[in-house]
Amino acid sequence: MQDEDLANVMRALGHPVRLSILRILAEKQASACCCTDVTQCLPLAQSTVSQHIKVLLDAGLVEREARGTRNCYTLREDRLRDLGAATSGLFSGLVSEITSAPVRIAEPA
Amino acid sequence: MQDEDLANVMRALGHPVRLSILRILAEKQASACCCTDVTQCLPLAQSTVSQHIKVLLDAGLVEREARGTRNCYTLREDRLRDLGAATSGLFSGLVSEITSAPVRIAEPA
DNA sequence: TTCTTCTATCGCTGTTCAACGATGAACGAG
DNA sequence: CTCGTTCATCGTTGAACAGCGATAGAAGAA
Repeated sequence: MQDEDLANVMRALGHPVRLSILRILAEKQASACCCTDVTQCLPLAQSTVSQHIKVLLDAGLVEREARGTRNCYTLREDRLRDLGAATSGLFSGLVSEITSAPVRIAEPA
Repeated sequence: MQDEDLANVMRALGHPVRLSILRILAEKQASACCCTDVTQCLPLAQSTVSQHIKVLLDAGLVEREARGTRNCYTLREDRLRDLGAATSGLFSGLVSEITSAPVRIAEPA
């Protein structure tokens, strides 16, 4: 993942409401969560929530599936894994260059 | 790490120039990197670079050490580790709630 | 058909960000 | 002391963001 993309995703995650939305989607993953469902969990207007979801969509963290009159949103598990790998790679890369030691990857709790 | 703090740090990382600065600091860690050193690696004005460094300082990702007439910046290794743990916890938390049953992960405070 | 629900998008406002040049403070060298 | 260097900060500009209400389109219900 390039720095440019990584920065984009980080920025998408750089808002507490969007982190909340991700958690809400994760919780309700079974029950096909739509925009109004998310809105009811948050003290924000529907249009605002829709905007935040769009940011997550554009960042590729969330997927939309039209289901009748409503849109169901789901987390993109593959992208979350990629992102986890990219960030841990970033951090361990930075840290390993500090200690000037050969690359340490695994870190048991 | 709270969502609020996590979002703050993410936002600090949500700019490609700031990712570059972190990498530059990691590279030159041995040779006590100051603001002009960083500026020379980037196509930006000194004031702009200083601003970006300030963002990283405020996010706690970087440390300042006055050394005569210049300021040396170093990565905060402890915070990077914390952040790595927090993000991997976030992602694995989201993913695990998708794939499996409600495994509630307590926050390590 | 008409009505209702859901939702993305538009328009707007106020705030924050990104980038720059200029400036002044701090400090070492001379 | 005076000069040069370093750097944070100020002031400004234009762009992007965050939030809201209003609205229109799509689709199911009546």
